Order: sequence, then structure tokens, then C-alpha cells
Amino acid sequence: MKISTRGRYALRTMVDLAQHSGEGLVTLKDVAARQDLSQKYLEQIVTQLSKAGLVKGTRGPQGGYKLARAPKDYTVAEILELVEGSLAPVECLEADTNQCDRCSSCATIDMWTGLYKVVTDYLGNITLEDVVRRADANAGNDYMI
Amino acid sequence: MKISTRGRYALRTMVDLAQHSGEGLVTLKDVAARQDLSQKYLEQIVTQLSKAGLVKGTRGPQGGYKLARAPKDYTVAEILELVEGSLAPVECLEADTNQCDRCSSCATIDMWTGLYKVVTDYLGNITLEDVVRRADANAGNDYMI
DNA sequence: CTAAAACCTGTTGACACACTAGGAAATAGG
DNA sequence: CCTATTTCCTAGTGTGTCAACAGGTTTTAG
Repeated sequence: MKISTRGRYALRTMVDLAQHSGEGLVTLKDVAARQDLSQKYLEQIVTQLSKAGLVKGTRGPQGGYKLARAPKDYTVAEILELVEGSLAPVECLEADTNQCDRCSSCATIDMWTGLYKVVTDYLGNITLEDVVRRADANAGNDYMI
Repeated sequence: MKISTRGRYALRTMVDLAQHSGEGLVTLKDVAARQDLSQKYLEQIVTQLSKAGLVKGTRGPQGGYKLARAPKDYTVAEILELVEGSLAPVECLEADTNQCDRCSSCATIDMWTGLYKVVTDYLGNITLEDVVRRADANAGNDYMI
């Protein structure tokens, strides 16, 4: 029941891009340094974000990435769902996949469906802007007693 | 973000024990046959349930397992939490574990905390009895057109 | 005494995760 | 045009966990 590093890194990168959107394009080198992540590993994850159209990449010197939309127009759910594959707690619930043959008499399928809904409802109502706002608020904690 | 087979099997076993509680002790051989699971693998999982006091085992011929309490006195959350280790979406939130040193300025910790709460609230309010009731209702589906 | 069951310990194969490695293609600045 | 910088692409690798198997020991009803 864990979110993988892949999902967490993607989210942190998106937050980082939002926070530094005023400074033009952001390089992965900078993101990796600020977030203390492997740049090479980040490349793979961000490429996925780029192919899906969540971020826009520009090659060459002075190149880098930027968000494709405003932070308020991303939900955490869509970011995680993209890189994690699916937020479904069991495979039976995945859209494309075949459901198992015991679904018709399954004792637990309704419970999993409910859990899936609870998770997607929650994460689908948190925007990237919400996370950034909270990040800015928490940044002050370092100076609190 | 998946529940492992370990958690799902544990739950199915608990449901099976509840459903056959009227027939005295239930052997793992029967559970494995009914649920189509590896008996040896089940043994490991059920031993864990037994050590934690969720089920009561009796050795020897005519032996087997039974629930330690009434089905309504188990929540799905406690069963899954036991065998899965934790339902926390990130390690930082686990009770015993050390939280990471960036928690004080973490952008996403509040979001993960909220997700954890949503999940445990949902699963903590579903009892084993609820699942069994639903299972009995769904069992009729095989005969529906 | 025997067989059936829970209990215990170790091993294994497969697979995904979290990276590492080494480039190729594009492009701004000189 | 040349070079450095950056994204983009493909492949490999070590580690660990999951899921299951294997082979017992202990308990106990009949």
C-alpha cells in the first residue's frame, strides 16, 4: 500500500517546477540538486510526464522544463496515476485489465471499489497549487522555535 | 499503491472462517481448497493472524482455526495493517519508523497524512461482518441472469 | 500407535524497483 | 561552423520483496 519513489519524485518535481516557474525554464540538474535526487533517474520520470503533456521540455542550452498548465489545473491524482500506473488497490479494478472470474461472487470487490473511490476522491480534489501553497507555508518551519 | 496477495488472502481467510464458524474448527486444507490458494503459503499468513490473536488455532486431528471474536468486532483495517505491515502511503508516516529529516519543510507530508487518514477511516469502519454480509449477497449473483 | 492437523525454519524463482551507463539529437551562444 | 548544454532514448544491473515451495517438528483425537 505504498506510493513508490517514482510517484513521490514526480510530485516533488512538479512542485519544484511550479515554485520556480517565474525564472523561465528549469533544468533537471537544478531540480535534482534542490530535491537531492538522481538526475538520471529523474530524466526517466520527467520524460514520462513530458510525453503525457504534463510538462513541456525544451532542448539545448538555456533549455529545461516548465509546466504545461497552471498549477491549479493539475490534480495530485492525475500525476500519481500517470507514473504509478494506477491507484487501484487491486488489479481487478483497473480499467484496461481483465477482471478476475470470481468477481461475480467476490466478497471483497465492493470494499476495494469503495477504497479506490475514497482515494481518488481525496487525491482528485487536491491540486498542485494546494501542495505548493502548503509547501510555502511549511518552508517557514525551519525558522520556528 | 497495491494491496499484496498476503493482505487479500488474509482477508479471504477471515471471511471464510466467519462463514464456516457454525461447523466447528476450520482446517487450512479446506480454506485453501475453497479459496483456491496454496495451503503452505496460507499457513504462513494464518500463523501471523494466530500469533496476533486474531484467530485461534488447535492442533491435532479435528483441529483447525476459528475466529477469536465475533465478525463484527474485526475491522478490515486491523486485519490488513497486521499482515501488510502498515497502510501508510509513505514510510515517513509509520509509527515506529524514523521520519525523514526534511519533514519540517516537506511540501507533501500533509497530503500523505490526509491520504492515510482517509484510508484508515474508510477501512476502519468496515467490519468483517460487513464483508461477510456482502459476500452472502453477492453469492446469489451466480444464479442471476 | 497412527494419522491429522497446526506450527516452525529455510530456500527459491521471478519480478519490480531504483537506479546507473552511455550515448543521440537538438539548439543557444560564440 | 563549433562547442557546450540540455533534453531525449535505450539498455543494463544490483537489490530486495513477494509468493510460493519444501521438509520437517509438535500436538492430539481416535
